[in-house]
Amino acid sequence: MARRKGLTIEDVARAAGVSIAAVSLALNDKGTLSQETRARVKRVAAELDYQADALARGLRRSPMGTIGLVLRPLDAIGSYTLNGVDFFSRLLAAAAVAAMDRGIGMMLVPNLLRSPVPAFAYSLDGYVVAEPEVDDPVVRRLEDRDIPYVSLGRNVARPDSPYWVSSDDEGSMAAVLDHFASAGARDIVLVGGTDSNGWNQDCEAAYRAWTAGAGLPPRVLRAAEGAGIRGGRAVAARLLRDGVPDAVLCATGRQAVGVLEELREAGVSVPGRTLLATASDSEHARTASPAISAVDMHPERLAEGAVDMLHGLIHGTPVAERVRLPTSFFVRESSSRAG
Amino acid sequence: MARRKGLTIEDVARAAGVSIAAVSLALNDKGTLSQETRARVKRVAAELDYQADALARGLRRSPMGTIGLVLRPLDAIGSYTLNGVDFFSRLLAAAAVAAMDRGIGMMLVPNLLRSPVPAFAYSLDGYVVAEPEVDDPVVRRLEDRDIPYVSLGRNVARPDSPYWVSSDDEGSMAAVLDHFASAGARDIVLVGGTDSNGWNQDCEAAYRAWTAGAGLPPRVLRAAEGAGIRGGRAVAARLLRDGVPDAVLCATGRQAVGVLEELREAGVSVPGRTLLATASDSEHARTASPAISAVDMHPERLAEGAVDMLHGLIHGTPVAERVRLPTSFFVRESSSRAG
DNA sequence: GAACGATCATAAATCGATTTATAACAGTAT
DNA sequence: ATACTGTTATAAATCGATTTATGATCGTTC
Repeated sequence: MARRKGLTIEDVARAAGVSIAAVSLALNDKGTLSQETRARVKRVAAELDYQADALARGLRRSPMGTIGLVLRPLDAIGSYTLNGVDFFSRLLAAAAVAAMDRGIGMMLVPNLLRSPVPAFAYSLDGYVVAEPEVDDPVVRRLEDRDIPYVSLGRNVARPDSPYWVSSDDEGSMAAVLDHFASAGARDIVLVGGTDSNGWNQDCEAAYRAWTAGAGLPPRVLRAAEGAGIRGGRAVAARLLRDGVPDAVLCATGRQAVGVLEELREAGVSVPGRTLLATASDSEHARTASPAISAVDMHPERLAEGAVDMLHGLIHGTPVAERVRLPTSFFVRESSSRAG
Repeated sequence: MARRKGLTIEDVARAAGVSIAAVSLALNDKGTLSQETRARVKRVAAELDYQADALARGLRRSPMGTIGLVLRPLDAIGSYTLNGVDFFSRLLAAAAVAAMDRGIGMMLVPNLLRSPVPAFAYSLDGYVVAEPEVDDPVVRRLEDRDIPYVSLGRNVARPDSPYWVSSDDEGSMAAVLDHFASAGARDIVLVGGTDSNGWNQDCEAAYRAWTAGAGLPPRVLRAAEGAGIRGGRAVAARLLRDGVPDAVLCATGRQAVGVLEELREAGVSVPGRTLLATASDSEHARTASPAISAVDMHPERLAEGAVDMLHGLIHGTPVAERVRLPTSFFVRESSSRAG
């Protein structure tokens, strides 16, 4: 690596005719310098366009002005190529933007347990951990290193921690299920994921509560997150054997697409015989034919909420706790009896 | 900030019964240590799960394993809230993922000239600069600091620099214009942006070349990128006065939506009287009614190409130069005469 | 004029690594 | 015993900042 030019504190000190200590104290408004010296140093520094080296500065444990983002579900899948998976790419972009708007940087960091970890990982000011799992080792690692973090999605790794921002999964599920019910569906299947995160847990709990309340029998099937469309097809194949339901609510858009394909190939009409929807909107869902009804969790708002909370935690200012943000349910052709 | 626990090189040295120098040399496979010592130190370090502090290390000018991303068009607009603007959020997410897949971090960095710049900005290993402008001061700043960078979109700030990755704008324009022509359009308007970047330049040049080749008169209007839908409406208002064209090709999806709205309100049928398309696909374009035909520039591929090129530049390995990547044109209702 | 307080600036230690120059040692030749 | 090689480990300088302890200067006061 070529060495960078980099103006150092020494250059400023020389130009201002003071010691490097004076420069540091002046620029950070500390110590007991005279107003005059302080002003002069600041002026000189500004003229030279001096900027303190972030690394040397961080070495003394000043905040780095940068946070990390860990996407646990993608760590689990082992692939970060997000083709057609809207939620995480929207979340990622939104988090970067939210961080930037607050004057801090944001880095996507892969599985903190895989080695080698990216060099920076443990020098960041804090983390947003998306959908941690029960006993999540990444959460443990962050706690070991005393790195502040907030969870995006309920923090099932630390049920007592109040520092999380989540979509209102109960509301989402109720919206979809009410919609199904009002179209006359009685046998409604939930297709969930297998990761032990808050989203899966809360969606299933909400589903069970709703079915119990409606006096309908719950039927839950699961497909691994990583299986994608294939997972949806496998689940649908089982449904074809066990009994075709009136409606299917899939956790992910890709599962929904798989279910759609498998059912249609077997001659089951969607939405004619079976209604279909997904709890997380995606390009897949929107461009499927028929387009699949979906819940938009508004990852942009979630990202902003999480970044705000983390920012507060890092700076020791009071923050909102256990935040649940509303979602939107978009009815599309796959669940419209009229269509 | 509470001080972090952090195992230091000293802890490892003590545990292995050697000096800190020996530890450093062993772990970096440098110097003249015996195989035995080297192995022992490595074993101890692994046992303790030691990881060298990225900052202390960077202080000595080792690569940081992190690159930056600057989105110049958004710097220009002054807002990073990317509502409905697909291209940059997809680019952002894809770049983060591409970087991560190569074991490096990626940070979104705002305008390097605005102060204060994020602390890290000048410590990063390199930059991807999206759509630099003519005489772009950010490019100059990076060069001043000897920070390697590649341009995403032709580097009009440094016409001789071969280090850029761009969409094939000539191909995109030809695809759309041929499509318009085959539907019988003769009076085809181009609506471009006002930023002086490679995309605007190349799109307009391709348009002019194509119209010249086809023996048709060029008609170019412009709307500022920041004006969004409103800018599109303003342009369309002018078209209504000056003469309604057979087809309109807008640079951005938002401009296209604005044109669509204004024309329809004036009673001009789209696609009946006037065909419409945009050179950059977006959610806006897909969900408009009628859906607007659009070019997908595949920001994911562009991001990967740029990250690869930058990675090569940083490590001094040979890289491809002046890369043009193909695009896809999706015909939708807004330009389908049959529909 | 000596002693004392205020006020202001600086020297020097420190953060945790990398890297160079040097030292310690064993083995061989003289 | 001395000198000379290699081989291997370490001491110490360095990166660019922050921060504490110290010191210098000046004006008051007795």
